[in-house]
Amino acid sequence: MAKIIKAPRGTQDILGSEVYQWQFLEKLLRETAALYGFKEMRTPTFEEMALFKRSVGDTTDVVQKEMYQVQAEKGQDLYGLKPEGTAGAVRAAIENGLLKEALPLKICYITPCFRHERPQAGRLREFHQFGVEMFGSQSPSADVEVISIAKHIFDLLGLENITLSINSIGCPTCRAEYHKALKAYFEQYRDQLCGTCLERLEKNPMRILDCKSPVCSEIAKGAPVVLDYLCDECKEHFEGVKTRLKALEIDFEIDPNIVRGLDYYTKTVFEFISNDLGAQSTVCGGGRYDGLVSQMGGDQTPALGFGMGLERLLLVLKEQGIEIPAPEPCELYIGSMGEAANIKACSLAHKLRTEGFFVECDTMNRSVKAQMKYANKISARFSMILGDAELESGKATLKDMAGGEPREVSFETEQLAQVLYDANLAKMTDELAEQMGDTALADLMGFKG
RNA sequence: GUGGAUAUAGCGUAGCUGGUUAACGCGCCAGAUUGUGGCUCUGGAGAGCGAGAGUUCGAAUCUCUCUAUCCACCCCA
Repeated sequence: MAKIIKAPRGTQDILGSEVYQWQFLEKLLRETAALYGFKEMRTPTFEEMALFKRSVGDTTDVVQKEMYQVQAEKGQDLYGLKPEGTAGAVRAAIENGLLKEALPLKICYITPCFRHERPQAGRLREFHQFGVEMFGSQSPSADVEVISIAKHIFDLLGLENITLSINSIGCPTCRAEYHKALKAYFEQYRDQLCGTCLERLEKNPMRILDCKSPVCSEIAKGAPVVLDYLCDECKEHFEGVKTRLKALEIDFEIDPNIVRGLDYYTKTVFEFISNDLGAQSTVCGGGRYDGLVSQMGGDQTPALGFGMGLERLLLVLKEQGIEIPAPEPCELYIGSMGEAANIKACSLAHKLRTEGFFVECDTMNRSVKAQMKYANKISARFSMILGDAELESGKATLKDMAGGEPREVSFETEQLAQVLYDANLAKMTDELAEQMGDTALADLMGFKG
């Protein structure tokens, strides 16, 4: 036996037993975004490294130590597998002239992302992000529109205990002031800070606020707060965001310690956090990046967006016991005995499938008993066995696997199709009744009649 | 990159202080009167115990190395 090759570390096979959850989620995501006018965009899985260096940031951990780099041919520029979705989206928007059209431009995407990190609960090397990006508006109403999409999605899924934290990290001018103040503050504790924080002190003092080490976080408590250093414009913008969030009745808390690790963020930054997730508790994170488009070579265009981790979302759903409806099982299993009957069964199945029914027939050459067992295992709604007798009479016994009365049917396609159709109708009515309650359904029927 | 835990059939587990053909549940296959599932019963296939080395008369059980997985740091969705 040849050695079995395993999936790369930190990657996952999404199998039949769970793909339907992904499909359900992806559909809900796209449809919800569409309600807000966000159109899906698909961009390449890999881009030039330079793109990520310029957008995400040359000094960020993500670019510096977590990227998968690929070299197609010797001497060519390096490519990188996308570690997040914004960079590619911004590039595509500029390259295709989308920002010259009527603004705002609203786009969304579902994409795999790659980061070479140590895998952990809620953290994979290949993971999937749903993201939205909105270009052209500097109004706080854009911030709130984007935030409300995420909130809307959580509500639709029935998730609880997802808290929204927001902060403003200001524009480049007020942030410069803040950096100065922060640096001055932390300088006093130079000898107590951890090694990484000492580096941060030079490169990006804001990151010290995020440090989990007990000493640093204790020191950070007394540090100056960004919000006190915002310029008038940024302050006003932040106020605008807050009042609008309140108007939409979206609960939030202000967390001055939210510092996104991607360089492009400005002004509003936010996170949706779930405590059902373990250490990686952010389900959705995003913010404004007013400088990014011009930095990437486009016209100065304010913009913002968020990324949402799909596997984390699925984890929270699971943790909260929220079940995604499983797909409908097979409607009819057509068993057969003997060559002639098998051929008939196959052609019958084929015809019914072209009519849109989910039908299965025997392809394993098994005994009738085994075929019935199989029909039961796949939760087929009806089953029917074809043999010489049936071929001769043109009739077969249609068995209701759930225990209803078996009945004799001609296996002409139309008749079978009619039976399956009726069964579906009956089932839908039942489900509707269950959903609405008997009285409501009675009312509806009464109203119709 | 750092730390801790774990690693036994397809899946989930048992295997006490080392001792004959590694056990159980689920799943899979086949039977319980001939062409019909679900419940029950019976039988069967399937791992040589993550990989490699060592200690020992003898190791899934002890030691070492490696690898992988999980969790945490870090980072972030």
